[in-house]
Amino acid sequence: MTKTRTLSDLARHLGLSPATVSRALAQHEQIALKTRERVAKAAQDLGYVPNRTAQALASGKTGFAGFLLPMRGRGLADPFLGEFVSALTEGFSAKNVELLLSAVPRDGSEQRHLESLITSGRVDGMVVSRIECADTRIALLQDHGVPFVTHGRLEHDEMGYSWLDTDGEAAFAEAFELLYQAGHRRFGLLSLDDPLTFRQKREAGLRKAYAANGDPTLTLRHVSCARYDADTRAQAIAGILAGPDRPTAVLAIADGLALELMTEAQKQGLAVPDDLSIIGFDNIPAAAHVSPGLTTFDACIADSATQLAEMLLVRINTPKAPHEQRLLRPQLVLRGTHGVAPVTTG
Amino acid sequence: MTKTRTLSDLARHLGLSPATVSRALAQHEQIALKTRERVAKAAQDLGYVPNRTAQALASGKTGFAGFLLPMRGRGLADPFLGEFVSALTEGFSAKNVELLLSAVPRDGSEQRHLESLITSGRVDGMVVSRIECADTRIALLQDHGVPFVTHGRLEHDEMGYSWLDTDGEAAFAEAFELLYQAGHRRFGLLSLDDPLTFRQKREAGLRKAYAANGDPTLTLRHVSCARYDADTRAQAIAGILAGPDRPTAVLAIADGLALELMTEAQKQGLAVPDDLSIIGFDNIPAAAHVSPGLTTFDACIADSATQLAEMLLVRINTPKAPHEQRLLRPQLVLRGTHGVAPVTTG
DNA sequence: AATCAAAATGCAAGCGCTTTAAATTTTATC
DNA sequence: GATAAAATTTAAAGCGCTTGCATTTTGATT
Repeated sequence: MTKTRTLSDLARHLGLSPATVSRALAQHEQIALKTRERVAKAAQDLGYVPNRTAQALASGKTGFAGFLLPMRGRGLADPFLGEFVSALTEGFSAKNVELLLSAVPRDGSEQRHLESLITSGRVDGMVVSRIECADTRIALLQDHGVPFVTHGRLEHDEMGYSWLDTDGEAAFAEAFELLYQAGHRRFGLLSLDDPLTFRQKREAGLRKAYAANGDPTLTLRHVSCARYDADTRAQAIAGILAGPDRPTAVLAIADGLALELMTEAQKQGLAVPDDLSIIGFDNIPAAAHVSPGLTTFDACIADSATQLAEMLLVRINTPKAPHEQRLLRPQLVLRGTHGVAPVTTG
Repeated sequence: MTKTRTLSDLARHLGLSPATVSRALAQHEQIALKTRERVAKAAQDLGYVPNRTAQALASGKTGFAGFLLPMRGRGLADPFLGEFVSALTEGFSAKNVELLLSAVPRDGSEQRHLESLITSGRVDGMVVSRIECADTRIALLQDHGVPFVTHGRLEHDEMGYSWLDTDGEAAFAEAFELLYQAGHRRFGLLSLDDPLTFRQKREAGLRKAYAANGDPTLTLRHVSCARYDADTRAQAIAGILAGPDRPTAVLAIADGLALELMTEAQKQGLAVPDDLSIIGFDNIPAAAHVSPGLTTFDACIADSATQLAEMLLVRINTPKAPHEQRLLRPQLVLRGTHGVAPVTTG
C-alpha cells in the first residue's frame, strides 16, 4: 500500500515552495531550467504523481472528454461501438485526456442527463454521435458554451458547430452509378424510418443521382422499416421482393438490412447477385463472412473517431478557432453481391 | 451560456450555511426533513448541480470507475468491446458512477500507465479484463490497495481478489460430451497460443473430459496458432484437416477460428457438419450469419459486465467485504455445425 | 420559569492543486 | 559600489465542496 505523496511533500523535500514546484512540473518558462530538471528528477525518485482531481478543481480543466452511450438497452448494440470508443480513447489519451462514458439512466431523459453531465463540470467537452435531423442536443450544448463535436450533422444548419460525417450522399450516388452501368434499371431502396440524419442523406444521394440520370426506363421502389422491429423489417423485405417487376438492384441503408434481404432472397430461390444485386452500407464484420460477401461501403469508423478526438481537442484548447466540418468519403468495398442486370425476359 | 451556481450561492439564497445545504442535499438524517425538502426545491428552481470535481476532492471519492482498453491497435478489435463497455457503463450509471476509459499510450508500458492512473487519484476502482495466466496487474492493484475486479482470473491463486469468469472448462467438457454422444471419436482442438487464462481453462476442460472418458478409440489432435497472424492460423487449420485420419469433430477456442476452419473445410469439399462437426466459443454476431450457423457457446458478455460493475461497487463501498468469485456457465447455442459422426469406411 | 437532552444548524479547516501579485535574488549598467 | 532591470521564487488566496466539532434551537421535564 504505497503512500501517495502530495505536491507539498515534494516541495518540502526540495526546499522549494509548492508554487515553484507546480510551475516547474508544468514546464513554465519562468522557472529556471535547472530547477525544472531538479524537480522532475525528485518527482521521479519519490514517485510523485499529481492528483488529477485537485488539478482539475484548481485549473478548471478536468482532462475528461465525455461520450454519451447511444441506444441504451436496444437489442442489438452498435457493432462499431467498440471500435469507435476505442479509437476515441486513443485519440484523447495521447493528449492526456481520458474518455468519460456515461449512460442515460433507464427512466431519465437524455437532455437532462446531458445537461447535468456538463453542468456538473465533469468534462471539458463532449463528443456526440448519432445526430438526428433535428437534434436538440446541439442547441443545448451551444447554450452552455461547452466545447463539442458531433459524429453526423443536422439536416440543415451545418455551420454553427464542428462536425464530422461520412458522405452517405456521395456513396449512394456512386452505388447507383455502378449499378446503372451494370445495366440495372429497376432499383430498390431498403431504408429505415428513423430520424438519424445519415438515413436522410443516403436516400437523398440515391434520389438525386436517380433524378439526374433521366433515363425514362428507370424505376425506384422505396420501402422503409423500423430498425428494431423484426416484423416490419420482414414486411419491408417482402415488399421489396414482391411482384414480377421487383427491383434487380437494391441499395440497403445499412448492412444488417442488406444481410436480411439477402437471406430472404436466397430463401425465395433468387440468386445473388445474378437475379438480385445488393449493396449495403457500413461494412459490418458479418458482411465479409456471408456468402457471397456483401458489397458495401466502409464507414471508416476508427478514422472518424480519431479525427473527432483531434477536433474536440482543438475546440477545448482554442474555443475561438473557427468551426470545422469534415466529410469523409466512404470506401466502396466490392465483394460478391453486385453484378450485371439479369436479362429481361419481358 | 447559463451561469453555473455554487453551493454557497444556494446557501445564501436559502439563508443557510453551506454545510447544512451540503448535508441536506446528501440526505443526512441529522438535517430536518423539512429543511431537506426546502433545499431540494431551491436547488431544482435555481438549477443547481453540484460540481463533481469539488465533491471528489473534498470527499476523496471521484465517482469514476476505470477500465483499461485492451489490445490497442491490434488489427481486429474485440467484437464484444462495445457490448462490454456499454453494459459496464450502465451498471455504474445507475449508482451515479461514470466509466473512465483509458488507453495505454503507444510507446508506454501498461504497468506504468495503470499505476499512474490509480495514483493520480482519478478513479475509485478498476475493472481489468483479459487476465493472463500470470498477470502482473493484479499484484500491482493489490499493492496500491485500489478496489478492483477482474474479468477472467489467474491460472492459480484464485482467492485473494474478486473475479468473474465464464466457465470455459465446463463448456468444453460439455461440448466433448455432446460430440462423443453423437458418435465422434476423433477430436480436434484448434487453439491459440496466447497467454490469456481462458485459453488454458478451455483446453483443460476438453483434456479432462477426454481423459475421464477413457474410451481407447479416442484420439485428440491439438493444434495452436497465433491470434493475429493469418499465416499461422491458416497453417493450423490445414494441420487440423490434414491426412486421412483427420478429426470428425473440432472444438475451436474462439468463433473467429471456428469460422475460418469452416470456410477452409468447405473449400476442401468437406460438408459441415456431415463430414466435420465444429463447435466454437463466444457466439460472435457472424456466427449466426454464416451457413450453416455456427454451434457455439454464448459468453454472455453483457451479463458479465453488469455483474462486474455491481461487484466493483461493492468493493468500493465496503472494502473489507470478503472477496467474491463468480463463475458463469456459458450457454450452448445449438446451430448447424454439429452433427453425428460420419460413418467410418475404414 | 429554569433545566437539560436531543435535534438542527453553523464554523472553520481542509482536500491538493493553480495562479495572481508581490517579494526576493541575481545580473547588468554606469 | 549603487541602482535599475531582469530573472526567480514565494505567500496567500482560492477552486467548490465535505466533515469534525461547536453552537444554537427546540421542546419536553421539573
